[in-house]
Amino acid sequence: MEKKPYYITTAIAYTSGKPHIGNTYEAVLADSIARYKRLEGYDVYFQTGTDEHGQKIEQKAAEQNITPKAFVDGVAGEIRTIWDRMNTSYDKFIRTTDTDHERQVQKIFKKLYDKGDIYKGSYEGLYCTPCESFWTESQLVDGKCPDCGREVKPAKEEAYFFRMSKYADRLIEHINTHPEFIQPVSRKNEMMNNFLLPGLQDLCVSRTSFKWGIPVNFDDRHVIYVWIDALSNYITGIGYDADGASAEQFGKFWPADLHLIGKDILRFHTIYWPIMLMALDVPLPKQIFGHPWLLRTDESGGSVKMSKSRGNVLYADDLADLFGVDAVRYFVLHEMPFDNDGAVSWELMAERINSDLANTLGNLVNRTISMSNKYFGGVVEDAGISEEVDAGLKAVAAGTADRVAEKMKELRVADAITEIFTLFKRCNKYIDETMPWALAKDEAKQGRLKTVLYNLVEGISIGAALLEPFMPETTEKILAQLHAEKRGLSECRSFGGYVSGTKVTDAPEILFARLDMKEVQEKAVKVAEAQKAEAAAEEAKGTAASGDGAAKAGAGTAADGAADADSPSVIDLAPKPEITYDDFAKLQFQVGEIIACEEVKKSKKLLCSQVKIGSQVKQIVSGIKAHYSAQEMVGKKVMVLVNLKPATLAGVLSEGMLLCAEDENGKLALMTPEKPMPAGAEIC
RNA sequence: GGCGAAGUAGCUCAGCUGGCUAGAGCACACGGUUCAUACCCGUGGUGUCGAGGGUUCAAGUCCCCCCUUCGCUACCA
Repeated sequence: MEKKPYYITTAIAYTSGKPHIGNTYEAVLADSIARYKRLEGYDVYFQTGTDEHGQKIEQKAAEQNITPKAFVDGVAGEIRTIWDRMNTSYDKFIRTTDTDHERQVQKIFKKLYDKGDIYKGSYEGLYCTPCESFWTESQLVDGKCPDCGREVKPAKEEAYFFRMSKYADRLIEHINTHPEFIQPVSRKNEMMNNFLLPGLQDLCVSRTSFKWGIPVNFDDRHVIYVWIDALSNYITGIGYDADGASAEQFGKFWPADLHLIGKDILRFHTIYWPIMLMALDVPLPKQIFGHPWLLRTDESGGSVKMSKSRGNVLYADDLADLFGVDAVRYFVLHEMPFDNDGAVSWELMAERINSDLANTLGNLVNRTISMSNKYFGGVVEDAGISEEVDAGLKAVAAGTADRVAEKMKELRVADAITEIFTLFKRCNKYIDETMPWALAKDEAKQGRLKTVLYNLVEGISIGAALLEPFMPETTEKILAQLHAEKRGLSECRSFGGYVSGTKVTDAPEILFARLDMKEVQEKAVKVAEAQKAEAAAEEAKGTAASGDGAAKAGAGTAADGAADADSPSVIDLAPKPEITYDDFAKLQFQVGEIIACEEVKKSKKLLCSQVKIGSQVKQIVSGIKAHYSAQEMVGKKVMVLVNLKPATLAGVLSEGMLLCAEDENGKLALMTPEKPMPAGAEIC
């Protein structure tokens, strides 16, 4: 019988830096599903890879004085090394710099262009620079950017756009009729309510502001922006051809069964990607699962994102060095909730490893083998002397495979693992119920003792076999120690598959050593210090990252989280068009003194200040609540853009703008005169 | 502000269409056991099921309102 195909993908990791354990989690999770599906008899194709274009990478490479290609070769290699170390069994590691991918992306772009779904933007005067967005006349609100309310300007940068709205209704219909399409379901509402139902805007799909990307082959001033480039990997990787000459493999594996991605990029995968496919007349993937994030616990027990400057980034290889690869896999797979963010720390890991892996599992295998050796020279045979107590163990052992299958059907990997460990616990209990050491003292009970040990070895064998998708090395180690044969899922559904009379190893190896919490903590401190030092060194060296919004939004791939770690000492912005002195002279800047300030109740970010400028007082609303309290604002002398057209924000009138500097993390600092100045002094 | 999710044992969470004394894992305490990696087995919670109302013979489970947290989104003049 022909095996049924199963195609699973991860997001491709952005090659701006080394991925942390949260990013690695995605690859491991996908791997466990892929391995399980193989066990179920599917012909699995598991694809992962790297997203390697974009301005951010262009800049990073420039800082290191190497070509972008050399830069991404390095990082992609590093990522692949980590994936390999974690034993991810991918069938293909695609890179967006692969020539066949690049060629197909160009073809796809051209095809969409020829079809009229991509068009060259010609919206003169309607570009909002801060939002990096183009708008149609009808989209404007009071003639201003509907996003931010600012003036829109003539666009110097032409760009290509994707007609999203054309397919919106079809997509809404599809989502409504395929409840399994977006997982978890709570995310479906977010996509519907925030994007689809209010109406989709056309998407900008090319850039001229940087060069490191796939050129538009009929207009080489443009490079193809991340969406079409990165998302296409799912089809180019299995041989899609835009001209209809797709490889056989594509016909076999597409549509994908599962796109496994981080919850942060769900929007791109559940809206833009399906629409792209519709435009290409390609079927949609069956399911998209936006998994939660693995966060870091902080000192107070709360959860925070990882960042190098905090010294709290956890890397898979550091963790694997201390705990071992399977322990790390176990932790991320077992501890991550299905739809909530999970937390990880050195201590939490050590706790789980001690209680689950060392105590429950490791010790079970060890004590069982020891007894076999002690009582029967290592030979395990079923003497056929059963008692009633055996039924409990057998029922759990033979039923575990089905329970695991049930959980895996819903991608509840953590619960599936729990089922397997329930079996191991049952084995431990069985030892207490039967008390082999007591049987050993009774000459007449030798047969019974043999059967008891056989049952134990068989129970462990079944558990070990089922554990393979999650902890492949451990499965191998256990089976090797028991000299048990590999078995398929169906052979896990009946009790008694272990070959009677087999001799187990006489030198049981410790599977997972118990960890000393103090040592773990010391190691954690060391790693944190090394990281902080490294972060400081990089800052001193002036290793800058880009503050470019394009890279931020664009990538949205797994490695993104690592990006906010860097603290550049300089920031480069995309240059705006040159202006004349007359343009400048239109702006009136003055020193303003804040004489009163209060929070705007109905908003999260806004403060409303009364600003004294000369003899008049203006009311100005600013989005700086996260950076300044209302009290500390009072008394400050700040730089004010005075002649800005008044606007209403959150229902409050604002008659100007307080100027701030902003770093790449969005941190704000008010501009204040360096020497005392009277309120109203002109800034020119 | 809009949409959504969640608030259950010290911690992490299960509890579907309402129904017997509200559960699991971890941690902790005590008891048992000794084959084993000071391990395993057993026992132990008076938890106001966020607050307050309501429907019902019966509510953690349905309705209303409030509080808190979180996610997405808008507001960053």
